[in-house]
Amino acid sequence: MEHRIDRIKKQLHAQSYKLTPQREATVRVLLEREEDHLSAEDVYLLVKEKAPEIGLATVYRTLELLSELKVVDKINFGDGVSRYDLRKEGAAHFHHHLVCMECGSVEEIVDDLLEDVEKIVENDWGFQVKDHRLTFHGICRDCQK
Amino acid sequence: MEHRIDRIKKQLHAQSYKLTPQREATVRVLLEREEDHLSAEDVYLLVKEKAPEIGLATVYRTLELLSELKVVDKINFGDGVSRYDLRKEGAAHFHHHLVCMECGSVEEIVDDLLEDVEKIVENDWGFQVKDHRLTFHGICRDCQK
DNA sequence: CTGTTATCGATAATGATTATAAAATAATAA
DNA sequence: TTATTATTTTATAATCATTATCGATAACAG
Ligand SMILES: [Mn+2]
Ligand SMILES: [Mn+2]
Ligand SMILES: [Zn+2]
Ligand SMILES: [Zn+2]
Repeated sequence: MEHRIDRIKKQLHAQSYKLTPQREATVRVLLEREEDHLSAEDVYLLVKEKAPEIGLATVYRTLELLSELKVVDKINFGDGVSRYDLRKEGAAHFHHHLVCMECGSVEEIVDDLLEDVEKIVENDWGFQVKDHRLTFHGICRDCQK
Repeated sequence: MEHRIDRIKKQLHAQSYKLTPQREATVRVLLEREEDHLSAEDVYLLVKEKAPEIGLATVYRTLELLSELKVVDKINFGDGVSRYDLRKEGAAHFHHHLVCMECGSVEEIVDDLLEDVEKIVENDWGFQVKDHRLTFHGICRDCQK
């Protein structure tokens, strides 16, 4: 945990941003809830428990900043809100999601799986792939009974 | 064109909805601009040229209805608005997108490409895939110079 | 025709996100 | 240290996409 916070601190400093107490509290929440997919409001409420004086706008600004630094990815599952997802430690590409249409659960796939597909896209479409977003919609193991 | 409108009309009737003049005008706009990825506002302005009396709420309601019927897919490229994308004639799965980070252009890939990946997801994760959303972010052919 | 239901258009309400302005904090210079 | 400047924060207002409401109108059934 402290290790990852240190790395994020360095990433901020590299762009001459500071790791303020508010920013650190926000990052800690994201690390503690790494498996989840929190909205800005979710993050705000959780950060408030550690740092009750924080404002919602600061959380939005911090999440935006972390997005720019590629510390988090901003994603959208089609409900009205953006969600913020920590990049896996050292991952080159964004991970994938399995969204259950029955119970709404979201599972993560860290394996790349798209290497072959990306080669096809680069060769046949001449498109230079930098990143991807892949979500499967279907029925999770539990909901299949 | 008329053929596809007929098919959509039948899909509506199958759920006992009617193809009102407003709905037809909206569908015509979507068919005429099939390559594009129009927002509700975009659709509204275009429909207004054919049927100036239409209201914005009706366009939203119609797009929502067409989403339910799987005639269009509602997608989100991360700018603040939802966009509506006609399903390809007879396509089982949603098509993919190549978004250029340089010029913002959006290219479509109709080929499935994910058959192998979906097999892996079904076998290794026990997740029954019903549909997918795949977007590549990168540099398009033109912007590579 | 007459009552019922579906749909529409105008507009108000909602809710997420962003912009603004004043205060607080941190960095820097004298 | 003290003054000055730049950055960040908080509270709050503004924005903007989308949804809800409601009275009017059209389609429909009996
Ligand atoms: Mn995730
Ligand atoms: Mn498309
Ligand atoms: Zn499930
Ligand atoms: Zn381009």
